Parts: sequence; structure tokens; C-alpha cells
Amino acid sequence: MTIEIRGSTILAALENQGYRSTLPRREIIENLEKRSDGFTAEDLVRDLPHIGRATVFRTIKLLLEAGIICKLSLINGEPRYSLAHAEHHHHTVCVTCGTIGEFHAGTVERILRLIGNEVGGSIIGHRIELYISCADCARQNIPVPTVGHTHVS
Amino acid sequence: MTIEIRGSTILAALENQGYRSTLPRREIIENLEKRSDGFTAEDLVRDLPHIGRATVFRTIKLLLEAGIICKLSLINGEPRYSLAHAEHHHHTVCVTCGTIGEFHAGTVERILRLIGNEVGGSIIGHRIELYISCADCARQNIPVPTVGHTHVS
DNA sequence: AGGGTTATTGAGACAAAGTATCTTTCATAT
DNA sequence: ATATGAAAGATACTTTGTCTCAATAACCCT
Repeated sequence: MTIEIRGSTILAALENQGYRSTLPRREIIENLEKRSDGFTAEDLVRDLPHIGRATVFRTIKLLLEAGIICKLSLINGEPRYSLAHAEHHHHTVCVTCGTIGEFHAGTVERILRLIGNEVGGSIIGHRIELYISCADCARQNIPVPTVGHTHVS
Repeated sequence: MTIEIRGSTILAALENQGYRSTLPRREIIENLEKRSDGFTAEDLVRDLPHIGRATVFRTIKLLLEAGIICKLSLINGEPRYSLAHAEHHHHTVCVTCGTIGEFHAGTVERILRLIGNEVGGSIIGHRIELYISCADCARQNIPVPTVGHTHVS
């Protein structure tokens, strides 16, 4: 009866939402649980060649909707997925090595809420990504690729 | 010698950056200047069938890098472009009608800067999109599509 | 445990949003 | 006017998914 989202019970969370526990789903979940970093859909497709491409994408969508993984964009727009470790959060993305971090900032949320009110209408959600050159890359002096429009969006 | 970015002198801005004033570029710029709303690359391709697809995309990239247009994502991830009316800003995107608005919030920027420092490394940029149901859609009670994970990213 | 129902899968075609290549054409400086 | 290099067009290719439809497998019931 407990709804645990973390641990090895992502599957349980899906089952609690009425989805079936199938072998492909179990394998996909097991695979992505092992990844501490962000991953692409193609990573999964490559790692699990006996699972159909469509199934991988269907499962990703399922996990996104269940809030178990997040979808985010590298600075060039490439999509990445990452396990959601916290309830509500946003991501830092290193522009050189692609490492993904999480952060939470209540103040930002509050301000966006205010802005939403000002604009009129109602707030549905938001997307925030903070592009950095991470400590490691900065220390190693790895050059930051020149991205045309730096303060993206 | 004046570098005007707004008005009908987007072209001048490009020329000042060393790019050539070609007919396709003039036509693309003229076309997108007439659009108050967001637009897709396909909109331009459709409107200017005598211009090659690659050229449309190349010009879009150019204008992005020059900061003349912005690229943003609808809540489902579909890309949209929009003329940049202000120096630094972010966008509100109506999840039902797709109308794009701009806002600026110094406080948000400041906080993100702080977070970047905390994380270590250096800040390259950020992406913020605020998804709303705009005043019009809210008034008309247009139902908001259920988007799986609402506070995107 | 067996069987029916229905969700889910796999295969492969299709789609959207670009990008790469390569030859031709055009803008610009001289 | 012309040389030179930037830009364009055509077209093939790539990436990231989505759709369809028949075959399979979970789950519920008894």
C-alpha cells in the first residue's frame, strides 16, 4: 500500500497507477536506475537492443508523466532525461561535459507565481534550466563552446 | 554606423556584423517582422516556397546568434521562434493558444546567479519559460490540456 | 491452474526539425 | 568589370520521436 517513488520501487509506483509490470518496463527501469547522470533515449535503446524502440519511448513518456524522470535540454537543445531525486526542482546543466545537477529555489518559484498573476490568466507550469561550466570543467579550464545567444530563451 | 536592432533595420544589424544582404535574407526578415506572435521554421518555409529549406534554417540560426529572434519551447516541447523585443527577457507561453509574451524579472536573474555560485563553476546562461493559460483562454474557459509533468524540468 | 480480456509489445513506416554536402550563384571589394 | 568568397539551392541524411497494426503477455476471475 505504500507508494514509494525512490529506491527500487519505481515499478511499484507505476503499478499503483494501474500500469502493468512488464519485462521491458522492469528492464528499462533497472537500467536507468543505474545511471547517476543524465541519459538519452538512445542510450536505453542501445543498452537494451532486444526492446523495441517504440517501447523505450513509450516507457520514457510514462515515467515522465509519473514524475519519476525529468526531461531537460542541453544548451544546444539536445534532450536529456534524468532521474528525479527531489519533489520539485530544476537542473543545472554543464555546457561542456553535460553533467546534470539539481537545485531548488523557493524564491524563484514565488516570483514566477507573481509574474504569472501580473500577466493575467493562470499558471500551468514553468521550465528553468541553469547552464553552467561545472566546477570540474572550470578547474580543468575546458573551454566553453561559444553558444550564440547565451541567455537562452 | 548606427546599429539599430529594431525597426526595419534588422538587416542593418546583420550587415554590421559582416553578413551579406541577400534577397533570401531580406525576404525572411521582412516576413518574420510582420509576425507579432511566435512562429515556426515551417511557417517561413511554407510562406517562402521559393527559398530553400536549408536557407531558412541557416537564416534562423543567424538571427538567433545575433539575438534578433529567440527560440523557445511550447509545453510539449515544440519549438517556436519569436522576435526579441527587449534586451534580456523570458517568455510566457499559453499552453492552449500558444501566444507568446515577454517578461523580465531582475530578481530571478539575481537568484539564479546566486545558485550558480553555490553550485560552483561559472554561469553560462539560463533558460526560463513560464507556461500559462492566458487571460483570453482562461476567460473563454478553454480547457487546459493535461500535461503529464506540470512543472516542466 | 486455465482462460478470457485488454494492455502492452515489436516491427517498421512515418514525421518533424534540422544538418551536411556539394555545386552553382550572387554580393561585394577592388 | 571582375575576381573571390560567402551564401543559396537541391537533396540526402540524421535525430528524436510517433503511429499503426498484428502478435503477445499481464492480470483478473473462477
